[in-house]
Order: sequence, then C-alpha cells, then structure tokens
Amino acid sequence: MIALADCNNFYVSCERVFQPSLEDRPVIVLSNNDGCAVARSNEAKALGIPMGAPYHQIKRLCGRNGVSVFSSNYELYGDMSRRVVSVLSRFVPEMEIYSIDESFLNLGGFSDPLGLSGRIRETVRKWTGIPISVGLGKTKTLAKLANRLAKKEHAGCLQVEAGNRSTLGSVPIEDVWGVGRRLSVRLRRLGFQDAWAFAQAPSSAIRAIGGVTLERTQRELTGISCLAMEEVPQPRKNTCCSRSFGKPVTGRGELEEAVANYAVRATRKVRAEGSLACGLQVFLSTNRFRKDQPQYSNSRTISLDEPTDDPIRIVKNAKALLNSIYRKGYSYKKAGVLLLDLVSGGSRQGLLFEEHGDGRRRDFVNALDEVAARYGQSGAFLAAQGVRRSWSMKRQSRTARYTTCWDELPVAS
DNA sequence: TCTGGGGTCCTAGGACCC
DNA sequence: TCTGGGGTCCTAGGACCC
Repeated sequence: MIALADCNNFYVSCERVFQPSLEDRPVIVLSNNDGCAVARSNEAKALGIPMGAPYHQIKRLCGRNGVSVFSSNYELYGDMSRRVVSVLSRFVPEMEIYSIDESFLNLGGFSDPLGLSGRIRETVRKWTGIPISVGLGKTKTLAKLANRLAKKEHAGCLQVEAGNRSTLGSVPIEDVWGVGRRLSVRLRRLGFQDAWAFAQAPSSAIRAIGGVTLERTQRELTGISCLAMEEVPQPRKNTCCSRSFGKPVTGRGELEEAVANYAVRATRKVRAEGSLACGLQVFLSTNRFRKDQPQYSNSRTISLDEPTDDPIRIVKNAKALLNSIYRKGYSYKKAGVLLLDLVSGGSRQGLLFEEHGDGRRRDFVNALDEVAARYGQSGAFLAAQGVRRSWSMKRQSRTARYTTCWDELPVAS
C-alpha cells in the first residue's frame, strides 16, 4: 500500500502558520516577479481565481474581495517542507520526497494503513501547523487519485481500490496524474472521459496516443505498479537558473550582469551537490506576450573541455555565449543559464592536458560561497554580477524568513 | 504596464558508421 | 529503369509534473 501525503495549498498554509489571522480568508501567493498566482487558499479558489492566473488580470478582483496577496518566500517554504518531511519520516521506514509539498510513503506491512494515515495527518498539523491530506492506493497513480478526492471531502484521508468503478468513474480524465491538457483532449475525443473509462480502454489505443508513458499510467490505474518508489533521490542531470526581469532590458551590459548572476547561482547548486558540469547553455528571449514588439529568442550550448564547478570559468563562458546570441535593438524579458550533463565529482573524467589543481582558486571560491551563505548575496560577489542590478525581479510583498534568518524571527508582543 | 521557475522522460529524425 | 540494410548517437521538440 502506498500513501501520498500532500500539503494543502502549501505556500498559503506556510504563510498562515505565522499569520493566523489569515485563516478562513482568501489568500494567494504569487510566482517569481509577482507574476502569477501559484497557490490559493480554498476561499481564493471559491472566488474563481484559477491556478496560474496572471496577477495583473486578477488584481482588481483581489482588491474588491480583500484577498491577501504575497510574493513567494522560498526560504520559508523550503524550511517548512523539511519540517513536514521530518515528521513523516518518524512514522514510516521508506518514503520518497516527490516535491516541495508531496511525499510518497510505503505503508506495506502496516496492518491499518488508513488509521495510521489519520494519525500522521494529525501529528503533522500539530507539530508544524501545516494541514495535509493523505491518499492511499496500491500504486502511486491510485494514491494520487485518492489524494485528490481526500482533499475535497472524506476528512482528508481516503483509500481507493483499482476495481472501484464508481470512484474512478467520478474522476475526470484530465485529473488523472500523467494526463495533461493535450492528452486529455485526445482521450476525450475517443470517448475516454474519466479514469474508469481510461483504465478499461484497449492498451494498444492508449499506447498509440501517448506512448509507453501513458500506457504505464493506465496500468497503474488498474493496480499494476509501473512507477517504483525512489527512496534515494537520483542525482540531477541538469540544472537551470533563469528569471524574468523586473523591467524590460535592452543593454548588453545589464544582460551580462544578469547572466553572470544566474551562472553563479546555478554553479552554487551544482557545487552543493558535489557535481561537475560538462555542458553549458545560455538563452535569452523577449516578452512573448507583447505582440506589438519585435520578438527574438535564442540559445547556444557548448560542451566544456573539462567538467567543472568553478563559477569564474562558468561566468566567463556564459558571457561569451550570451554575446554570441545577443542582438541589439530588442527589449529582453528573460534570460537563463543551464548547466548540462552533470557528473559526480568523484567520477570526474580528466582531460589529457589538464591544468592540475589550482588550490588558490578553490580556496577563493569556497570563501566566496561561505561569505554569501553568511551575509547573503550582497556579502561577496564577482564584479561581473554587477552592483545596481536594475533588472532584478519584482517581489513587493514577501513576508519575513521567519525560520531561517536570525534578524527575521517572529516576535511575540 | 503587468503573464514563474525548475525539472523529467520519450520520440522522431538526421548524421554518421560499416 | 534499376540505387541496401542495420545500427548508434545526438538533438530538438513535445508531453508531463510540481
């Protein structure tokens, strides 16, 4: 038996823990750059605010209805997520952290999985303040489906059997995990409107529509497990850092600064995991929503002659790539840096004519990381990253980093 | 005016090889 | 007129997820 523990409206719930007055009121949390609504309280959902709604389109609706609006506070959400996971892990020997707000738990061998799920739910709420729902099923896809239903009713916990025609029949096809917008349109056209009809369909038809991936989803719904639990997280293969700009950017200099910053951040992630990058990609683009402006987007990729985690080298290469795709006269909205084909530091393949260990460079980079960790991004940075950073993203209503920053601890008065 | 960021996997098609 | 067969590797693009 597999359980999916999923935090309800996670980012909103995190904000509510530190501002209890937000309970029972409409609340939304915005994406980076205060762009879209990415988390909504039930009250905000009831107002008709869809997932991913651009904020400028719902701003007036929010004003009229007294919706509390927050910029995203990823430091807080990341820390709250770790707390939830630590509670979950006390109950089960095997679990897979699937995302910032979801974990699969292996409840095989427990005599009363549903009862246990209820206790887990209560404990997480009590110890972290975060409300969760738990769905149970024989496979991950069934657990996921059960979780959806548990959220709406069933007191937050529900178990679903593969053969339950009325339950599966009540789930629209687009709500099945692994069936997105495109595939659901095609499946509906063929008459597979709900999870039950989809599960009963001839597998050859399903394979023709969505390949082996969709066929796996179908089998999972019939109770045949195709997606294993991954208790040990697989090392990342690529990593990316990109942001849209707070204002349109036209100058090469500003773009270079932005790209240098993204390169440093991406490299820091890779270093933290003990990996090295073998490839590097830089991309940039104008605002695709502005039909009245000339559009341009481009990217360029190189393979590095030696796997590296050296931010100075990455920044240098990234700037060169940027300059090879930069075109004057456009109003840019977004740029990003990808580090590709990551390999673990241990299995590093040396170069025939490698320059061996520059110890001073290594010490310097470590010091840079340490200072940045202690005093924040502005504590120490490369000159290429710029000082004014006029392009940086909007984040007008972020709450304090209550749990990770000494200066921002909540104060009781 | 204003529209997120970070991932994974699969497939088709082209380049290239013998 | 008639122009092989079988394989690998890489990349771009499409689909999905949170």
